[in-house]
Amino acid sequence: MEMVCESGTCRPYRSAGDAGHLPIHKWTSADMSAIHQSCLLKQLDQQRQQELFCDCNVLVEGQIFRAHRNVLYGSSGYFRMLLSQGAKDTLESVNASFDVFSPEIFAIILDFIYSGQLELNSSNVIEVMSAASYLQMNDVISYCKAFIKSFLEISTKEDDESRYLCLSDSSPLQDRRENVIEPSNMCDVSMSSQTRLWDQPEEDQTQEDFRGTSPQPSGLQQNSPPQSSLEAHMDEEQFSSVLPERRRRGSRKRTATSRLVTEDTSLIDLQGVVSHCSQIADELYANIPSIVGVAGVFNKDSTPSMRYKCPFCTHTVKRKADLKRHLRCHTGERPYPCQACSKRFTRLEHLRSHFETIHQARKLVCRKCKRHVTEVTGRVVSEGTRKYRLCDVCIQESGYSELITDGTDGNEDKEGLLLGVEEDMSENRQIAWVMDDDDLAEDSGADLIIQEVEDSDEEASGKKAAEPR
DNA sequence: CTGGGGATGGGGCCC
DNA sequence: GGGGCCCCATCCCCA
Repeated sequence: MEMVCESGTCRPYRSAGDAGHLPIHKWTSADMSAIHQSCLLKQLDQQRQQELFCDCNVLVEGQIFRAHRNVLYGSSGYFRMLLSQGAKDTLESVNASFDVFSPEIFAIILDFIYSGQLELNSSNVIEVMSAASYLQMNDVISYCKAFIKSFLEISTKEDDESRYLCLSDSSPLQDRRENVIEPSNMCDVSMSSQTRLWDQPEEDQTQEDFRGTSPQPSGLQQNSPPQSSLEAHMDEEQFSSVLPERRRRGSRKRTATSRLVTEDTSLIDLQGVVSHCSQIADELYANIPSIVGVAGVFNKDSTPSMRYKCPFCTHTVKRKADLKRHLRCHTGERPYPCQACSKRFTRLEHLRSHFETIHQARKLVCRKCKRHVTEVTGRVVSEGTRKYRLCDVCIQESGYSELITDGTDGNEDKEGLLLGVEEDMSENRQIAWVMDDDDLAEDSGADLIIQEVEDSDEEASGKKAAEPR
């Protein structure tokens, strides 16, 4: 008995139990399941294109899309809710209309629903994700996140470390760059590739980003049977919570990683990638859609309040600039590195606060006894790049005198710190963390060199000086 | 183990 | 729109 897929896309085979014939291929249940589901999906897609048995009309900004309610029901939480309400009447067509995304975006999503392929690029990914968020399609959201993340430098040390280790230990960077999703690439979100992404141990998910999983050829993957979209997707909250948390945990390994970076001769190439990533980030920010109109939010004059909705979460803000700022907590972008310790921050003010607290000992409080000190009664003590104040009493009690950073006996330590000073010295500018106590006392005396980099490399080319207020 | 405090991150909003 | 301030929540270290 010969079994042939009706869609014509699958290889014919013979059943093992067919008398007189030997099986030409050892078929596993996974193969069978994959083939069956693929054929079914193709059949449904063909029916959609021929408008056969379509029982759902979706109106998007005047354009009508015909689809099958069962398919929509199984793919979107929004449609699940919508269709559940009218579930009793199964004979009549269901209509839905949307104004919050464009027909082009919905077409991409509908194509994904019927094919498992998501046509993402850097200019539509935010809108696709917003629409997916609206339609409650977590698998699409997760894929968009991964797509975005693959273009953005995530300044977690674990990520950095693993990436640089990867770069140095095996394949040349160039080879890896070929795996980076190009903006115009069509991305296959067939369930097999999703399975690969999500089935990896958590350690590997962030390290690999999305590079190893895309683009995949469409169609079947024999070793990873497709799942339904609902089975395959990773919970959105789960996904978004993993990365920032890991970023925080990883931040304590910064010093070791900085060494790795400077020793890695492929950094120059990497900066090319990073620069490209930054351009993409800018492009993403530029394409932030004004998907707004949060229900129940009104101005004082009862007019609806227009707010910008984050495509990653449910948060809304009044201003686009605030959304851009908020997006950094999702993208992991940290454009403000501290010169003294390489720790990175999402905001300049956070960097400044960190710098003043950690490296300038601005607080006039004795770290040991917590008493208020003055420039006279307290001295700045330095431990590595970290500075804090101790009152004279605590200094004498604790024997910290050798760590004092003033001109009398802190020279040795200061020389050590000076090793970290970069070429700015030639321009008569000093990085603040080598300034002595007297300079610290004169608030604005120290030039804080704030390095705004395009992305996570520790040796950014462009430098920007800013005066601390 | 727990509570306190410092460091950090994020939101709202003003300039 | 960017910068900055204020406030609050959370994390983490340490006693």
